[in-house]
Amino acid sequence: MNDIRMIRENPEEFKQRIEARQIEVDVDQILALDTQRRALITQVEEIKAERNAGSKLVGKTKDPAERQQLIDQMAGLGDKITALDTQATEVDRELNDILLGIPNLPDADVPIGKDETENVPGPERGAPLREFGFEPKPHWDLAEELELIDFERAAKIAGSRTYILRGDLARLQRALIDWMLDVHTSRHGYLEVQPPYQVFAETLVGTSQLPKFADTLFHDIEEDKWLIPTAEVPVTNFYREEILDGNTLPVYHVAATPCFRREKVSAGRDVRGIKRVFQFMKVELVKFVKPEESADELMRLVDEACYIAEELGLHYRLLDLCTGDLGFGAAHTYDIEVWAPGCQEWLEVSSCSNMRDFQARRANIRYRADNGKPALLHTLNGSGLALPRVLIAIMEDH
RNA sequence: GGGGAGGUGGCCGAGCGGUUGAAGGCGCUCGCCUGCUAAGCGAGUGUAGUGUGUUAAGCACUACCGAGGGUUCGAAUCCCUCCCUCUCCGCCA
Repeated sequence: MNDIRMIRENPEEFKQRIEARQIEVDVDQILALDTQRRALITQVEEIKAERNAGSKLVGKTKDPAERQQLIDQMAGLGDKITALDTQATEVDRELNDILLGIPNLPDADVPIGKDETENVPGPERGAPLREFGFEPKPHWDLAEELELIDFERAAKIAGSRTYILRGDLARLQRALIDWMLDVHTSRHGYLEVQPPYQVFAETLVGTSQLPKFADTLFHDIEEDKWLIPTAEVPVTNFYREEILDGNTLPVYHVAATPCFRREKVSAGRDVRGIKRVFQFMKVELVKFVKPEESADELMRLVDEACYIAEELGLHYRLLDLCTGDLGFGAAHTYDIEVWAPGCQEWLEVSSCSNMRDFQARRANIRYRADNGKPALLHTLNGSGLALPRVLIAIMEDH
């Protein structure tokens, strides 16, 4: 969520920066609601002060007649308060709903662009492109021939966009997860965590999947629990409503979890293979840092994720996402894409983002700043890496 | 799933309708004292919102004693609903 004070004080700047995302924001409406909200609060608080003072006096007054007179004087105050409170709550909710639906402000150094075609790719890195003396096969053909993935039986038991990893491929995934966790814990200083895979709606609001992207999530209506689309969701929310000791920052967490995604919006896209599926494993990196350090921490996060691609001998590149393609909560994002020679495309295996205080404000995650006061911290997250796509690249390459 | 206990400030723990944002203790911060440390003495020590200040300090007010409703002039205290923790029984990987 964006800071209402920043919007109030610099509405033009806010409008200009947010609209670099190719969206329209009605700043005037926000300002009007904000003004209205504050007026109502001021008004109702005055009456509350009056009531509090009056009630105190009643408590002190011993004479029954005098007492009753005071009570009579305050008749109707309660109703006024209730009415104004209700109005204030409504306006507040309306404003809040609007703010929850507005994405984060892009950083000043994010390339301006309309959509994914204007992302800025960095140089190709890692292992050199492989020379094949033949046409490399896409992984769905390879895996079927080698009996490493069983799509048919998966479809029988669980429908489309599901898969069964078999034998060496299942083993490879397990080994990769283990190794990635080891690298991030021992080489990069992360603490390994195993979070719940099903969470409250509130938790998803904190990281900004809700309220806007409910249609991409699996939801158990009976228990009102949601399956996580990424470990970012539970892990970032660990410290919700907390004030962390500034000395404990930065906090680094790494988690390997399944990720559940409905992929409704992508219906019909990438239906073959395991590139876009309803459930997949991902090793996720999450950082909680002081605001002044988040820009540097983003670059370090990118390096940490790249290290995995590098060590695996993959051919990869970095993509600086433009304003039009930036994720909802991100202020700046670098994607890591690995080359898959079989399906002949770049596969996104990681998306490393600085969320700045966007999630921290939603989830109320703070730290005790040097001046002794609580302040919002910054959160970052990135995959390190997403398993199925890494498997694709390795399979098609080797 | 059934029964019992309980959720109060950084922590422990009182309060059970009125000047209680909350006794007392611990912790922490600052000062005094002191070979050092400990002890002792004094003062201070929640979060957020609104208003007013130069978007500072400060000041005033409002809200917050698990969450949300209700009763009342007034609720941490009474009533209802929900959530969570502990515990006993049942079931179970």
